[in-house]
Amino acid sequence: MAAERAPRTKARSPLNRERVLRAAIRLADKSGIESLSMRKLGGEVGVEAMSLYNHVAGKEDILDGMIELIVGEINEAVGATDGPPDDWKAGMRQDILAARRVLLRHRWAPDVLESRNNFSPAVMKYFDSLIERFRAAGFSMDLTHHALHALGSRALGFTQELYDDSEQPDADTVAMLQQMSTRFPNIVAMVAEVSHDTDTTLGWCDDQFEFEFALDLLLDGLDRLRAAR
Amino acid sequence: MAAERAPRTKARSPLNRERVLRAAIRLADKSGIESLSMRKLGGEVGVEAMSLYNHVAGKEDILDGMIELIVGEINEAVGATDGPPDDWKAGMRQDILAARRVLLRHRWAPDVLESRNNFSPAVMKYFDSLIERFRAAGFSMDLTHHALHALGSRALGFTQELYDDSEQPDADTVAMLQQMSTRFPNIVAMVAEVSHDTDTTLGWCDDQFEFEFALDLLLDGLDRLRAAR
DNA sequence: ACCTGAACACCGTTCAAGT
DNA sequence: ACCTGAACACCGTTCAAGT
Repeated sequence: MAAERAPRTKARSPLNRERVLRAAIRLADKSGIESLSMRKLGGEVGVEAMSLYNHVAGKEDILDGMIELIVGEINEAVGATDGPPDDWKAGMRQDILAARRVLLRHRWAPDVLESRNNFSPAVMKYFDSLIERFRAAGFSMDLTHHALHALGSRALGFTQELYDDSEQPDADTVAMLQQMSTRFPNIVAMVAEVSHDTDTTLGWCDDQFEFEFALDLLLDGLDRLRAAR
Repeated sequence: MAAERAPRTKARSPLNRERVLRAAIRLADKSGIESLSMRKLGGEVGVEAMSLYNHVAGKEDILDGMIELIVGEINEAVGATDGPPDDWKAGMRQDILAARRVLLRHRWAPDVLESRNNFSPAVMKYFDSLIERFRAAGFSMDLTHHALHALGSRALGFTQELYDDSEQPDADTVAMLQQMSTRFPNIVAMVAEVSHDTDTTLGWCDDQFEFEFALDLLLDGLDRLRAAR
């Protein structure tokens, strides 16, 4: 009643867990997960590093919280796309690719997901829905369980690649590779034949195509096992 | 000629790159990769941390060198098992499972492998042989390339699991999981039906079985694509 | 040629002290 | 209730100094 003057437009909302986590995600999106430190994160929200401990338990808690928010995003994206359930493969494919699109906006998330055991509600909900899908399609519990292991991180929309196009090999590596041409003729032949553009050393793999290729390979195989009872 | 007295049995061989890397592997095998620091590694070989820089370029170089030695082990194990090449699936399966047995003795190796681009000679040789196998079995270059992506880290004998049985969930996590039973009925049902032993929470997955299940799923699928030309 | 001690620029986290 | 400064116990790495 008294002092109506804009309590909504406070110059800066007070610090809380959510704001800390949002800032952590912003920082990781921008500079990579390796440059996410308590001191830098404190700077991002305008506070000393030690003050963060008033809102989160520690760095592990921050990483867990970041994942929780990202997978929350995934769950929303997945929930939005429930088409006709007549084709289980098409439906699951659609969901997994939707999850992938979210993760492509947060390149650090796969690394963090793989570095910890994921028992957060959001991740549990995602897998619970996935199991439900398999069951509805006629998969036995055993086969559903094997299917989840076979899909692995692909169930969440990502694969941890052994070779990363994004970071270019340094000069030493390039020189070594050229020297090795005679020792590894099959690799050289494959790169030569498969690479499309003029860039000869790396960046010649279409990650999205390869992801879908392997995903379809697995879904087709699983469907065959399902049909075989 | 002079002083025949045992120059072979020197009390301690002088430090060199190989001894540093062997010590690093020993330390990682024993205590995990996260406790491999320059100072501890120096202690392991009886020298201050700073002296290590006389033999290796830095920590990244040490990690690369460790991988090089481990994959060298894999190449030996794989080379030993060349049976009849009439069945490409059986041969490749045998090789990949041999690689897996080496990695199971060095549990830190998968993490390190995934954390860097692997252009070391040993890794190149491994993949060169794998490509050769695919080609000999009649795979096109394109399909070989897709096959390598589809196998991913499984080609080297490991998968990065999203859930790790080895580290037990803490009390908080267990409590939370029990609370969640009603929210995630499908997960609860799957765990209940699939778990064999009395241990209800975790450790109920047979990693080796799941690895072989997914490997066979992929190899069967690839064989079908090969036969379809 | 190899090793050392001190130092630098970072970490995550604890704690007593402020308001 | 929230924030701070100093401190602790660690990192990887550089550098001048020793032998």
